Amino acid sequence: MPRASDKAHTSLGFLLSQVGTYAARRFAQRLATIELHPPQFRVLNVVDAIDGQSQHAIGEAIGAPASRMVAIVDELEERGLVERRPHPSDRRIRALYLTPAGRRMLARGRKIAMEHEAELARGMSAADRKRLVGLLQKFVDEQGIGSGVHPGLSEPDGSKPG
Amino acid sequence: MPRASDKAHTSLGFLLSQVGTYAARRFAQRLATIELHPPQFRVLNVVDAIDGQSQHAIGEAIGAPASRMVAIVDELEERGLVERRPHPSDRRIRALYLTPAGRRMLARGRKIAMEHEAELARGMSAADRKRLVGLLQKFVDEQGIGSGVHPGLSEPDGSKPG
DNA sequence: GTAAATAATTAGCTATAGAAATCATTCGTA
DNA sequence: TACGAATGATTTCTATAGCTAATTATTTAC
Repeated sequence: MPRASDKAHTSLGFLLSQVGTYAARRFAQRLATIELHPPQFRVLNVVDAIDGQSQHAIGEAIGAPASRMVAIVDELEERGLVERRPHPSDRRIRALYLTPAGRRMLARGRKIAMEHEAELARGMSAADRKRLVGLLQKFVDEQGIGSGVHPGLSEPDGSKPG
Repeated sequence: MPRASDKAHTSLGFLLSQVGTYAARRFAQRLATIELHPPQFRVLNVVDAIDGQSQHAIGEAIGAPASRMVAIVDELEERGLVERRPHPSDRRIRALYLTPAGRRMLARGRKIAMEHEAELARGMSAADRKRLVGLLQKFVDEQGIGSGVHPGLSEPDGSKPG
């Protein structure tokens, strides 16, 4: 019973998709232990970085449409991790703030991210890790997957050529 | 309006997820020009490699559960790209074969995969490309994302730590 | 010859995403 | 200052994609 993945894939596209999907999935699994979805974790991070921002701004930062933000923030708020407060000068805006519980949850998430990071670097020399990061960063620059774009929201499909 | 992606991410996890998702998405976009979904393309490839196989076997090869296979093959068959034939000795099995049209479609898909590959390698020296592929392959080995596992089907979410 | 396993299929459920419509509010500008 | 355009949050609707479980037919094991 042959598998597509049995071929020695020298294909960059295949490897990147395969490895990237794996990394994303592992991280989501890990985050699930504290009942956090990756988008929720991202929201906590962004709110922590600058609080008092509108949902819209945060959605832009993490690449989620405003309509998605509602449900994400709803749950975070229900769990007492963030607060929606009225914006002092613009009554349309729901400014988001971390609660103390939110800050604690974020800290736990970051610990998990570090563990994840360690797992991914497992068996890799520091030099190789650095090389890999460098190459990936160059790739990001070259392909223009930088700030303005948010390429990592959902795959249309876990596609791996070849 | 700061973006999560504005930080200089030295995080391997973030980079891998980001880049992998980008690669997968781009490839899906390209394939869409010939109205093929990545799983369909994978099926064509596997059927081409060994024809007469059961849907189940092919599903294993590409990491799709049997129930998913039905719809995938349904469409390929409706479009005249593959044929379901009775297996000579096992009447439970629907053996799959490429039609001439299927072979032509596969060729077009492979051309697209090559273009995709070229795009990803754009601006990268041959040496860097080789280095990157080598590092990713080592990663795959080390993390055990090889044959038996099929990690790249669907992300629970496009997760990117940090 | 009966029970367990296997192949294909169907049905039901969940999660995600995105588009569009709605409502309130603010901003630009004449 | 009034009016139209733009913006923020929300709701609703649609589509997709995947999984699990149940179903049916057939084969294999004992």
